[in-house]
Amino acid sequence: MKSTKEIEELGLTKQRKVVLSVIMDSKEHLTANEVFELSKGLLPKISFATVYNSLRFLKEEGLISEVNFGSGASKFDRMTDRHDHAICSSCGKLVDILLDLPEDLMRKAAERSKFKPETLEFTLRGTCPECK
Amino acid sequence: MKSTKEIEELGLTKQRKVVLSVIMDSKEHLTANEVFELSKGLLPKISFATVYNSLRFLKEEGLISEVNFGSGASKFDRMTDRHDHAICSSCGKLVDILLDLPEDLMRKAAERSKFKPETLEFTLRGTCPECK
DNA sequence: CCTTAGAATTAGAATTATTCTAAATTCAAC
DNA sequence: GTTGAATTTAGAATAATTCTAATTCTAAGG
Repeated sequence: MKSTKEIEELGLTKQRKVVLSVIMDSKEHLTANEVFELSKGLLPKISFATVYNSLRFLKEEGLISEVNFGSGASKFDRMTDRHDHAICSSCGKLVDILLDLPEDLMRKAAERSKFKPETLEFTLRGTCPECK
Repeated sequence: MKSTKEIEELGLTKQRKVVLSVIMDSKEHLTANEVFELSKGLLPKISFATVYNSLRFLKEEGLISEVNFGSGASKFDRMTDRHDHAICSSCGKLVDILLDLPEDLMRKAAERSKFKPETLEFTLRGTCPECK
């Protein structure tokens, strides 16, 4: 996670600040389209392409993250520390959870894939309380 | 995983059998479009919509799985036992790996999300050998 | 066998998601 | 202030996915 100081040093444009604040202020994971709609509330002249550009930029800078679990549009999420997801196989609801990363699991994953590891995340598939 | 007998009992149509065989025979994860192109080789008159319908059907029956890691089209994979993925944050390459599911992790995930758990999968993000 | 109803397939249109383009604007550095 | 690079804009283009309506297949009942 970047510090406030580091974020300031990026010299974000007005548009990128708006996109970032929309995501930071949201409790939900937002689709690009939802980010666009909410951003327009703050900056009516912002264009769709700028939202996409901003999302890509912010993602590359590590300020937000993109998740997609098959079916439908990507969703964007404020970047917090490492965290995991649960997704409802019935209604598609997506929630954040935090699990401890067991000792060694990342090392094993790196070993088996031959990848240089960055992060390891868990995805639980199941049925959410409303769908149960 | 379904047994051969269970699969036969589904009475798959010719088209669905072709789609399934394309995925089963592929070493790679395929996009819907790739499945369509390969299926046409076996059944030239098959339509795009049928491929999508078949993919949805086969997924619901648990014969194949869909993965998507943000950016681009979903990919379809033969359903094996529970397994995990590593994805290259540089080139997007996706590989299957198998990690042991630590004792308790699924129970904890269910506890924290309040979901009725079905599966828990890991995703390693890192840099693949070619990009290193 | 026939008929028939439901499911599946087809071709293509429609919709949704994402990226690209070219012109205008902004912004920082000289 | 001028210049050049980066960004934004509006809208077009492309890609991904779903829908529609007409046709075909299939399995069950007579």
